[in-house]
Order: sequence, then C-alpha cells, then structure tokens
Amino acid sequence: MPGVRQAKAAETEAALKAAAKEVFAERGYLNTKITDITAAAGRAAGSFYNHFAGKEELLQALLADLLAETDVAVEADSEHDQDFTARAAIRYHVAFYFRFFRANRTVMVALYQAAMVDRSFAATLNELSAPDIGHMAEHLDHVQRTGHELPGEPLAVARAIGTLLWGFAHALLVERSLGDLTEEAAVDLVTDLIHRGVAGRV
Amino acid sequence: MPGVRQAKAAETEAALKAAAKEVFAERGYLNTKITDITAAAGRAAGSFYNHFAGKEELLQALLADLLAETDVAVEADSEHDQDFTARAAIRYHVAFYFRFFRANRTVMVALYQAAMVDRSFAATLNELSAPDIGHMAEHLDHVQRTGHELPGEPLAVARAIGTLLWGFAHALLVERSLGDLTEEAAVDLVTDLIHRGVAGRV
DNA sequence: TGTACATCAGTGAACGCGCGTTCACTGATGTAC
DNA sequence: TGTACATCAGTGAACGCGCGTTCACTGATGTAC
Repeated sequence: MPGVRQAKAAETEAALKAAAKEVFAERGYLNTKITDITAAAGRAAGSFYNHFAGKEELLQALLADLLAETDVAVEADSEHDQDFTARAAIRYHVAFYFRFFRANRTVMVALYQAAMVDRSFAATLNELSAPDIGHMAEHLDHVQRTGHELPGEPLAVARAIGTLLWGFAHALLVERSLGDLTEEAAVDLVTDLIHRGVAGRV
Repeated sequence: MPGVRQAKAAETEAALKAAAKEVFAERGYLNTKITDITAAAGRAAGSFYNHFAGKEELLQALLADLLAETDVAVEADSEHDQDFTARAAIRYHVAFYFRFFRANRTVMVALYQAAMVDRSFAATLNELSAPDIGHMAEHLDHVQRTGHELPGEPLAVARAIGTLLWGFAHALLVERSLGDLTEEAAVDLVTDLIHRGVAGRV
C-alpha cells in the first residue's frame, strides 16, 4: 500500500486545521496557543511543525481552503440581477454575503483578529474584499448612469455598503449584539437601508 | 512644600498614560509591552506597578479619563434637533460621532482590540455604545410615530446605524481604507445613507 | 517473498526566549521632637 | 530652625512563568537487492 505515509500526514494536517477552527471559534485566534490546537487534534505538540511554520501559516492555509471552496460558489452566483435599483437584486447580494459570512465566520474573524496584530493580514483582508467592493461599485455606477442620485461616488458608496455588511454580519453572527433579530430580519433591514440609500426612495 | 510626593507621582502617572496613548496609536494595544510604555514615558519598568496593576487597568484608567471629559461635551450636545426626518438633524449626529471618534480613536481602538482578547472589555464597549443607541432609537421611534415606515424596529435600526457609524469612522480614521475620501465627504455620505434609509426618500 | 537498510511522521520532554512582575536599594520628601 | 528617623516614589537587575520551538527517539512505511 504505497502512499500510506502521505495519507496519514494529510490526515494529521486536516485534523490540525479542523481543530484550529474549533478552538478559534471557541476562544478566538489571538487567545489560541499552538498546544491548544495540537491537544484538540489529539496530536503531540511537535507534530504541528511538520505541517505549519506557525499559527499564521495555518491561518493562511485555512484561508486558501476557504478561497478554493468559494470560487465555485461565486461562479454560481455570477448570474444575477444587475439592477441595483431593484430591491430584489440588492437583497440577493445581502443574503449571499450573510450566507458566506455565516459559513466562514471562524476564519473571517480569525483573519480579522490576526489583522489587529499583523499588518500583512490587514492587507490580506483588504485584498479579499476588494473584488466585492469593485463589483458593487460597477452596479452602482450603472445606477448612477440611469439617472439616480447616489449619496456619493460609486466606489465610496460601495465601500460604505461593504462596511455596513461586515459590521452587521459581525454584530449578528459574532458579537450577537443585535438582540433577538433573526438573520432574515437582518437581511431585510440591511437590504432596505441600502436600497433606499442607493435608489433614493422606498 | 507639602504634597511634592503626590504631585510627582501624579506626574509620573500622567506621563505613563500619555506614553501609553502614543505607543498604542503607533503599534496597537495588543502589540504594546509594559516596557514599551515605561520606556516611552522615560521611567523604569518597575515604576509602572506603582500606578497600575497591569495594561488592562491602565486602559480602564484611560477610558475613565475619556468619559470624564466627554460628559461635558455630551451635555453641550443635548440641545439639538430631535427630528430625524430632517437631514440636518442626522448630519449633526453623524458629525458629532465622527468628531468624538477622531478625538478618542486611540482609546476606542485600544478598547476594541482589548475586547478581542478579553470578554470584560467587550462588555465595556457594549455598555459604552448602549446610551447612544438608545438615544437614536428614541429619535427613530418618533420618526415612526409621525407616519414614516422604518426599515425595521427602531432599536434594530438604531443598532444598524451604530454599526455603520463605527465601521465607517474606523475605516476612515484607522484603517484609512476609503481612498482619498475627506471626513466632510464621509459625513455627508453616511448622513445621506441614514437619512434616506430612515425617511425613505431624498 | 524475504531481509536489511533508509526514510519519515509522530512523540513529548527539554530548552530557551520574551516579557510581566518582583524586590532590595536609593535618594528625596515628610514627620516628630 | 535643626536633627533623627520614617515613608515613599522611583530604579533596574533579577526572577520565573508561559509558551513557542527543537530534537533525540520510536515505530511504521518505503526501497533495494
């Protein structure tokens, strides 16, 4: 049975990643020690370094996994209503964002925490959101060209929307500081805010 | 000259606080070592513990100072237009928030970073924003009672606005991820978003 | 198919760095008489 | 006003804990012949 070694090693690496996600979710990236991860994965401390140079590299691996999975989902999402004056089009985007955030919150929040301490992760986070922002800016540009008065430059408005989306998803799904608001209600609220803000009326 | 000791001690404490702010602003709360603070203040490491039990307590002292100063400013702010359907009323609030954030960003961001690592600071931050949110919720309640259709419950909308304000001020004044957008333009953009979102039209 | 050797993932005790925290000491300020 | 002693803020070297990281060792897998 050739490749048994490789398979075992891959298994250990996967176990470390899975354990890292668990323990990040539980106590946060910044509060997590290497030995917390290896313990949760049921491996010896030294084993970690067969796979990752440190906690940062592990996080980057988690991000790489996330991006690999997400490419597919974004592909499927590319066929959507372009007209940002239509509430349904905005809602679709907002719901997509919330779904993405919920599915990947552990890694997203870990990245965010890492960014507090390490400039390179801050840059990574910016790069991550850039395509989304650009995408929204295009939609907004179209809105503007069809005669609507935006509250600012398309790019600036897109950034504002990005901020609102992140902040709201974070408040709802991480801080849980939005009372008993359901995700549905949150999506509707954010959708309305954006829709009104963009299209200029109810 | 009685009280010279007290005065010297108070001076050292003030120097430590001032140095802490500097060094927090420079490299962030989480990346700051006790000895970074004492070095910046030109004191010996051991001196720190004559004044604070640790970095957390120092941060709480900075917060206490901030709150003491701010009480006055908020007092002066209490005479404002209550009608949140008026753009000017919203703009006043937004501008006030941005001014506050800019004046106190170092401590606010330090608190935010501390909250990533320490639940009790997360609670502190929530308590800090609670009055503001409540205040806005009242305004929104009034808007609702005068026949406007809000995008959600007043409290939920107030929280959304709080999220938007924090996120935008943070992006503009800390991350500097909003391009060359000026603070004026940012205030106008956020004002428009809120105004349209709340009042339902331009 | 079997034997001998090489390679490698995993182990966990040990090492050592960084940094928070302590503490014996100093010199100045305060108090008692 | 002066002297003797007490108190206290500040000092910085030393201590020690926590944790990341290493490394000699083990046992299993792979390779050569």
